[in-house]
Amino acid sequence: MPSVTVENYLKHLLLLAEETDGLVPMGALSAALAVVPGTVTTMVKSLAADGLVVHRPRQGVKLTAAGRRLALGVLRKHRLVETFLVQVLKMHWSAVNAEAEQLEHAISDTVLDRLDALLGHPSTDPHGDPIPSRLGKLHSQVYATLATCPLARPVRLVRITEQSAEFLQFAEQHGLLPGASARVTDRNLAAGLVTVQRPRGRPLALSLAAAGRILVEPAR
Amino acid sequence: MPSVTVENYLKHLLLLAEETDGLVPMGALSAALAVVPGTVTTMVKSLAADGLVVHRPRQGVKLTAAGRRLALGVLRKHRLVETFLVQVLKMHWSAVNAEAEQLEHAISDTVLDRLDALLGHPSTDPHGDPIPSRLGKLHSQVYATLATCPLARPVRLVRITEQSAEFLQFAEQHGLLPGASARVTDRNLAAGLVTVQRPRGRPLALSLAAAGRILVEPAR
DNA sequence: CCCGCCATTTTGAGTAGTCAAAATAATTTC
DNA sequence: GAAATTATTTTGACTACTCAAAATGGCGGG
Ligand SMILES: [Mn+2]
Ligand SMILES: [Mn+2]
Ligand SMILES: [Mn+2]
Ligand SMILES: [Mn+2]
Repeated sequence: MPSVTVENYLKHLLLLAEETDGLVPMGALSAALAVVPGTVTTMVKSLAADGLVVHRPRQGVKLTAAGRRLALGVLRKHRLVETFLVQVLKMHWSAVNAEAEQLEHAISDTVLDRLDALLGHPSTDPHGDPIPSRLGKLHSQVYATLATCPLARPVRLVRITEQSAEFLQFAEQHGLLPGASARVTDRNLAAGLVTVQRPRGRPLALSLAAAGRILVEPAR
Repeated sequence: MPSVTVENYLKHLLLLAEETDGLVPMGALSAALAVVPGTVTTMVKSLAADGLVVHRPRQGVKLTAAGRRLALGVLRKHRLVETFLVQVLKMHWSAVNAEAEQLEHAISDTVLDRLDALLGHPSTDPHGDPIPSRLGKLHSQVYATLATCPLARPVRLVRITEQSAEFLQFAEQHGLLPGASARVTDRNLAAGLVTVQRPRGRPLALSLAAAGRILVEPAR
């Protein structure tokens, strides 16, 4: 059975692959795992020896089919646990990522199935992140973000791709939750600033970086 | 924060202390943890250096106050998780020990408190094992067992102190659950056999060892 | 074409936990 | 009161991970 360390390497690799498509640079993985680059090189070589990743020296890493399968399993656990923590235990959505980071390695497949059933087989977690199916299918659509969507048009928030508790608390404070509707009234590339209008709310200023973490679809 | 290994050493030490009172022999710990005796000696010395246990060479180990505090925390997690798995996820009581063995190390105190509240602050787990309080109080009464209780008198089962899935399945099969009532009709020390009568059931033969794992109190 | 910068890899070393097998104590047994 | 048996400890070695710091390689600018 893969160790906690291996599971974390694979899961982060899967997450990074979503935004990096192609090879994930060693530095990115090193940053995501909060480990020095030399450690990543060593570990990646050993993962490659186990057939879980492909390593192109000086270029990057990517998951093999086997590695991806494992990673999807861990991600499924992570997101179902988050959903459970919010829906059943009524925890705040800004706290559950940290908890799930541990629990994802301790939950058996049997427990996971029960949890899944209890929650009614949800397709997304509290942040709008898609939950991989039991068979390892990941429904990850490409969405616009508050940084890229058309101006003035009403949009519905579908997903917040940013785990930090501070950001999530800030977002909730201003009603920026999955399902909420909004409208980008102004976007100033030079200043790196986006202005968002919420129904019955003051205009809200966001950095371009922050806006890029909020995925949206056209409303209605 | 203590590692998973340390938590397991301490928890098992606490459990063994209940039956061994005084010093727990190294061999007992070694058997409980499924680790070679030399490993236990090494680890115990390092636990002793951290002030979590007292080691009397060639005699045994026992928890210090600090070690006991930690162990009680782990045990509380274990038993609350078991209760959750049975009551909320409807798992079988014979399967939950193994699951809790992992989860006890991954659950934070915040999640534990929520779980505790959700379950209505239970005082015992599905096996009748007492759940340590948040402050580390363990309500562990001394009970008679089917191997020691008076003959012919009706008793109520309060606790099954045996984790093995096979035993628990067998017990349930014959209605030997916490809360059930029964009567010991015969006890043959020579043959090491106990005969138990359940209301509306055939007489059931148990080994003395098995009977000793079933704790009872006088009915009514 | 060469220089320097930056990412990556190597090297050397350390921690935590484990086992196998030999050495040592403590208890029984005779 | 030895000798034999059994429990415990020591020793030496190994795996999995990690870091610090030095070496290396690939570019991009000149
Ligand atoms: Mn994790
Ligand atoms: Mn999430
Ligand atoms: Mn455990
Ligand atoms: Mn129990």
